Amino acid sequence: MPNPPTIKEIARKLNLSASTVSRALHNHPRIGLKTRLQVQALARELQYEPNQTAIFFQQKKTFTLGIVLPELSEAFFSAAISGIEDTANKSNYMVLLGQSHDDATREEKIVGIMKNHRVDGLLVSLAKNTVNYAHFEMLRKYNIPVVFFDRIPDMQHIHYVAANMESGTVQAVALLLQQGHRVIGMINGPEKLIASRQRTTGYRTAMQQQRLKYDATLNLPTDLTREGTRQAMQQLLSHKRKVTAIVAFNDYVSQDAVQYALEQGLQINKDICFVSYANLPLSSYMAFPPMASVEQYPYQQGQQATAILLDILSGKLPQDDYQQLTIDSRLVMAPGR
Amino acid sequence: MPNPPTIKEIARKLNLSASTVSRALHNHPRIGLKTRLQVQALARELQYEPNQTAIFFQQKKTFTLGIVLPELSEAFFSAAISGIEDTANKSNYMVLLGQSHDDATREEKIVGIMKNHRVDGLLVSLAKNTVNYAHFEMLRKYNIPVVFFDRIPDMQHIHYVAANMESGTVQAVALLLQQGHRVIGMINGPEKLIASRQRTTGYRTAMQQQRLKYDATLNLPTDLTREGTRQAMQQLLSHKRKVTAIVAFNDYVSQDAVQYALEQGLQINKDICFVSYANLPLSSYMAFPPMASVEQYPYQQGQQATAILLDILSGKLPQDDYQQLTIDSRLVMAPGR
DNA sequence: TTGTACGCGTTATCAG
DNA sequence: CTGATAACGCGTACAA
Repeated sequence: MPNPPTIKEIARKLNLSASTVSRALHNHPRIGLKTRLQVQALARELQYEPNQTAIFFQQKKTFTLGIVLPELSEAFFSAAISGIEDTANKSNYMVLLGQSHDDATREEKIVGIMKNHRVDGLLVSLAKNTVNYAHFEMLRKYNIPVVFFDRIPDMQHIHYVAANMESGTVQAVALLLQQGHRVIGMINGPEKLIASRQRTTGYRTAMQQQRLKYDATLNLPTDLTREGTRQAMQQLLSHKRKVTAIVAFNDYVSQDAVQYALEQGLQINKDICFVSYANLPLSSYMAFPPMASVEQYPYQQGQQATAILLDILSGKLPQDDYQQLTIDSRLVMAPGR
Repeated sequence: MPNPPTIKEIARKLNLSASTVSRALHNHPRIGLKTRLQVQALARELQYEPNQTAIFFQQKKTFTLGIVLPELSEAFFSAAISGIEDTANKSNYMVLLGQSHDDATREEKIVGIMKNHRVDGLLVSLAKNTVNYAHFEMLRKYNIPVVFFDRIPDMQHIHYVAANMESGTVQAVALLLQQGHRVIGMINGPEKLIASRQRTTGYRTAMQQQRLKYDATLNLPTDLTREGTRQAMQQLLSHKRKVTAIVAFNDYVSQDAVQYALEQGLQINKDICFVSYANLPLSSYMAFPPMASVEQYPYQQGQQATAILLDILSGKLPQDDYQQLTIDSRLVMAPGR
């Protein structure tokens, strides 16, 4: 009998019924003190552990959350998952992982498998090229709640947590203005992304706050490829007004932009300054870290998204009371070198 | 009936027995063609999906692997987990995640929970301060196989995959010698770590291959803290022989060492060269990337460890045929800037 | 070719 | 206070 002991086994050895044992182990009030102690003693002796798979099955609940995200090797997501895990663990939930590697097909498959594994809920950050949301709609039928975070779909009735890029952008541009920059370029993302539009809004707002005119030709949408960045840089550097500072869409874009500037013989932080949005750990090992960076609080996003999901699962929050939570991004200065 | 359809339901609607339906769905050979098609048609129509939790329970198998590792925000581990996931997914296994955050207590708890969740097997990379292995020994009783990777325990009868630091170290030192360096410092780790001893052996070997004398005073063990690194640097820079190159234990150590050198007014790659072992993505955004880096193949380690575990689970490999696999590390040149 | 019966481990309901 | 029984969904040995 290398098989783990069961409740039945204990019952048999004690000439009790399985139900009594079960109750005794749960400290059910109306169980005789001595039977209870007896049972618990034997349980300890046999090193009894309840068979979770049986419980999951019986309770139709697995205490497992499915996490679907693009890439753990992106620092943003590995931070986010820690927030998720920590929050989930506190409520005795475990975490089932699936990386989409930014592939919509793979994402779809993962969601399907997780549904079959009967995860209690899902936390999702979309793959870049996900355009079809059928696999998420489908989950409603199975009563599996989903909370999206960071990369959220363009849908109405969903729960989500995401960073609001506007606040950080306002602060970023304001900082540059305060430092005397007047012609500020922005390498932005695709216009269909909310995050791009928020950056634009932030940019305008900061300018207006200083009663300065917003110049749309300085705010360039790109496809976020390296080539796109280089073209944008070329355009900005040959702008009729002399651009002295640049807000880059993210750290990867920033790196490419910096490199282009260097190739053009510009001196970073002298001829031209960069501000970016944090993806990479903004630490001492970056060659030319942006002078400041807009923090998006991945750990907190993970935490909050999980908290919402857990509230739904515990019934504290009705499924259809859609939580749409926005975390204000914030400008953080680079530590001096 | 928002409840998902079951095999019984299909049976009832078709006036069949549940077992027939079950068999039909599995394409059991001796089921009438037309019943089979009938069943499969209705199953599709009802969007039947087998209840995995029931299957898990019944088969005593969850098709889930538990992953216990210190920190996903370390690039090494996020790469490793991709190897794990990809390999696991190919065999229809899912991945249950637990980060120990380098805390032995937490590691222990995670292992316990995963055992209760009846994971089929475990992939583990130890927390730094794990000294007690009882929670792993315990798993034998439950017949849950464990494969360790990278940070492996000092135990006899275990499966593991780990990088061998010797090969890469030989190559690193050989490179430096070839470039004319004669006095090479090594900032090593605690002597009780296998990985430190392998570095020492590699260093000696490379020297001997060139018929050069190995000078132990150039190979300094440290505790891998920043302060430890700085002390080692101080010692090396004031060595009676002039140190012109340094092999650092890892990228974090390397960063600290470089910083110290800069503070001393040295020029990197001119007065002094660095070679390191890859933790950080060796890309263009490092300020002073080592000129070369010893690659430890995290993705492959994850792959191989998972492959071994799956072989054990499928019975291809006997539990007690202990696989102890070593992946040779290899020197990789830094891309030109 | 199909049906019956059973078991997996646990909890809940109902009875005593 | 405790026991018997059913139920969760599925697969499978045994019957027919």
